[in-house]
Amino acid sequence: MSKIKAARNTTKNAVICKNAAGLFRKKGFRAASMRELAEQLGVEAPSLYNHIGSKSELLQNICFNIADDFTRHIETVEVSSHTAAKKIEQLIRFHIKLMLRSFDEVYVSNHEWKHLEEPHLANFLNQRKAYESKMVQIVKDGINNKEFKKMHPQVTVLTILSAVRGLEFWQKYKEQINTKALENNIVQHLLNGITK
Amino acid sequence: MSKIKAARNTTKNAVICKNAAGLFRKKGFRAASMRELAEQLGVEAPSLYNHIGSKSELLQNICFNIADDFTRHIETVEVSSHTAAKKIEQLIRFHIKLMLRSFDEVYVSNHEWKHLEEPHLANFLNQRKAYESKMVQIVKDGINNKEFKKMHPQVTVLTILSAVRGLEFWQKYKEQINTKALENNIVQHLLNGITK
DNA sequence: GTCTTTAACTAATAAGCGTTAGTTTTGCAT
DNA sequence: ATGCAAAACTAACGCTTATTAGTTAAAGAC
Repeated sequence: MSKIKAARNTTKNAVICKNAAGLFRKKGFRAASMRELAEQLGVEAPSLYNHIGSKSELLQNICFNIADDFTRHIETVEVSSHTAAKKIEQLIRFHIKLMLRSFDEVYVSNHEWKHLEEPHLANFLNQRKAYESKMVQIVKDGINNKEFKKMHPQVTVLTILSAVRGLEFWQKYKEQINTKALENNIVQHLLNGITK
Repeated sequence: MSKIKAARNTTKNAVICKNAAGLFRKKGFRAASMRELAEQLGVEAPSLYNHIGSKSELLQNICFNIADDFTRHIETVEVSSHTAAKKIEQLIRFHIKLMLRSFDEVYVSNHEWKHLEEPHLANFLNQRKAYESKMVQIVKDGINNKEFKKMHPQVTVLTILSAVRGLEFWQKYKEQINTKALENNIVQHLLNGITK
């Protein structure tokens, strides 16, 4: 019937991925059907297979695109010459920025990676683990510097990541609150707390 | 063949629920099958229906048991005469305690509520919203008291909830770190920050 | 030991899933 | 206009799903 529309410099695969991210976020990967995805695009389900390999592959693309973004970012941060606090701040801000820019994709990457198939599942978890290790190292440096209080670095890192990964709520504040103010509030909170 | 074993003072329905929580956590609600659940219990799938109403009902029981626990807790906290900081501290500690005590159930309640059917979905979200509103009120009081810094109360509450709801990681630290130390680290972090 | 209830079983249903095969339509290049 | 490639279509397959019906086995009461 109709055709999948792709803007210039955008493959149709990318258009399908983008829509899949939205559907996977709303319904969850397993509950989202290819027929429903096709309907969103004004097409019959089998037509999708002219442009993609499989449903699993869509999830892989979404998860690894996001994971790679985070990996690239922390690799530039860790070699920079900022203080530990500034580094952590940059990581937090990047999480919020990416979540605001690519909400569906980041959400799916954070919540639906469980449905990746091997060996991609193992790769994804390794990539996440590497990210967390780098972040733990930054926190350890901060403690040694006396920038940070004495604390359990692993728990601290997971607390921060847990906080910024659960961002789904904040989507609705996008227009209500200035984005920069949102970011500042969270950074301030996770670095300096809320008590006076 | 064999029978579902229920200890005294435990219904078989409760045994199935407990096992369902574990399975739903590991696989996700949609990916978890009744056949697999039955197998865990050493029984054929249709036998489960002598004790439960439906798969959806299992999810409802899990989600609302947990939601009710949180609702009851915040209702005792909000009328107590503690400082705002102490109240928030108690809420955070309760989240961690419940997560450590009923990991599967809390995890499922936090991650799989999306698959509740109406009208339960709406009820669940209303209950969560009520919880968040009460917590926002506590933070607002704390700001007015000058206990807390000036900040956006809603964003602050969602940051805290996001942090404590993502607790899945910490399960593995159960034996590695003292539970009280884990709690203290997180409370300290979310109230007072990490910088010196 | 018989009766009754509880809870297991087997067999089957209807629906939905991802995906493939084979065919037709569309749209661009010549 | 003609031909070719891209991408749509319809039909169908094989599988899994939650759940129901009907029946048999087990367990407790008297």
